[in-house]
Amino acid sequence: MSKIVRTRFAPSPTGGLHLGGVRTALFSYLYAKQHNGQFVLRIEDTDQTRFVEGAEQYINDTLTWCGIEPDESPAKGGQFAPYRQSERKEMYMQYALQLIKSGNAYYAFDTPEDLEAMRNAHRSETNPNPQYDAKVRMTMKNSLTLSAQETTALLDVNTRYVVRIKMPENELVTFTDMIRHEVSFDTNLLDDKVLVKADGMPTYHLAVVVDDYLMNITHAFRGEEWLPSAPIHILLWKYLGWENDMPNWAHLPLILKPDGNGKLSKRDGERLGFPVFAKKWTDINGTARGYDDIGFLPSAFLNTLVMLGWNDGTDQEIFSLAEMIKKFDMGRVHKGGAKYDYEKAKWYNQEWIKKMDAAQINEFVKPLFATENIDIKNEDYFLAVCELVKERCGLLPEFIPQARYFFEAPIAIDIDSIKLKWNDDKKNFFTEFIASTDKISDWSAENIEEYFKNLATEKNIKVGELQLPMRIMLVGAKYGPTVFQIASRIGKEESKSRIEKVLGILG
RNA sequence: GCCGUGUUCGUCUAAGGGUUAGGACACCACCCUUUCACGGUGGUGAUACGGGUUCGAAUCCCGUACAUGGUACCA
Repeated sequence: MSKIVRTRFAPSPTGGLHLGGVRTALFSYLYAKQHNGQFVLRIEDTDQTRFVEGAEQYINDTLTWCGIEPDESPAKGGQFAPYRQSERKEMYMQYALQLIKSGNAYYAFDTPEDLEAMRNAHRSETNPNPQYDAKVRMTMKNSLTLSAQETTALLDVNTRYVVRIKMPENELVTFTDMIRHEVSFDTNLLDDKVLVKADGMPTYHLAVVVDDYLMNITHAFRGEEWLPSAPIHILLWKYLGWENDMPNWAHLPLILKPDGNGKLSKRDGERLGFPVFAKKWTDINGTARGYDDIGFLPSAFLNTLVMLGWNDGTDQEIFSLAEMIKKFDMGRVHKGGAKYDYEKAKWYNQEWIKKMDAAQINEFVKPLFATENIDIKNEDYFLAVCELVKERCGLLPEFIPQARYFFEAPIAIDIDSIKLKWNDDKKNFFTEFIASTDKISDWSAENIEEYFKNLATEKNIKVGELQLPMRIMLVGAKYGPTVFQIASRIGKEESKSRIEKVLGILG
């Protein structure tokens, strides 16, 4: 009896997919999967003037990177194909006609100049944005003011027209939102929105209703910016006679700029120093960085997004995609917008890096090493190194400095850090240390440490005094895991060689 | 302007009439470590304001302020 849950993500291919868009996709995906339903990707390309080459591919790539693949999409196909609205153009007109026939829509022949004139005539201090509504529609050039013959005549000679919804007067449109509960609007305040544009394309308003119906969508989630136009959609569902099939709505809270106010936008990323796009986006205006290329794990990116406006009621903050599917609850999604916090996002990334084992991180880190031309000797060694340094990495590229010295001797040596306290005793210590390493049969961290400490005691030097020089010799700088672990990893000969080299520099 | 939606530490949030208003990020201090992280302990820090309702309000109601979205032949 209950229908199969079908959600859709319906972006416009106008550029990179922004944080908010991905979150909408994520919530739609989670809801569908939680109910063993289907998640559909539909491309809303009804505005041909805003079409951007490559944007659709980018959307696919983003969902793939995030691991939230649609069950049906333009690329994948499906039983409700096509999934690109431009390819569904012919399907919309019949519904527009149906609306005209039932008296809920009409032809309008007004030119842009006519509209401008109307707005100028009505514009005032208290009405800065005059609408095409019940108050003025009878003064305009449309099938309501023209006779049937006149209308037909205009249509016959291919006069440019649009189809507008005839907004009823004195009605209260009420609907239930999964997040906001009951919401209502007074139709007297709504205008006669265009349903079909002069180029024959439907506007979002018509297309979203027709497609959600035709594609059996049961739950429609979108950003809060759509809330004010929801009554138009509700009315359309009713006028088209599909009221019983109307999806459940949820208008998601907005993701806001971390500083000032307002919706997060592309510009903000550049200004505030963090990406707003999931993946790197390049167009004629240049390249905008994405979470993928600054070194985020998809799991961390998703985790960041899901916590923006939702929580499971406990203190848990780290959720895998599988856990999100299990625990997500639209009823617990916040009503208010959330300011985006990049610092917190980085924290999620670090948590995920720590959580994942080396074998899992491997696939993300390895390409980075390839780009740096760092020769990964062998897989096991590489994995062991990743495991050793991962807790020091908040962003994937940090693996490069944190792990590089395990593969090649450091070029830059921070001599200044040890120079001041350098003396003959230390020099003798290290000289003897490298000369006697044969006494350490098994070159393990424990054995090296034991021998190193014994030798220090023998020489009457504090072990601590020697660890920093040792670190500088092996790493070149003041960071990394325990020196003995590093020495053990890079091997006896390499350790000796690095110590020797710095001894030479110190003289 | 009008309409919609919102408002708990700087930020993300918990608390659905009774809690010393909890957690996390960030920040500060200390501990661990003679590196850098991780980890641990502690600290600073919030119910926008004003009225109600109630024995009792962050929580319910009204008003104000502020924020945010919409007000296109864009989505």
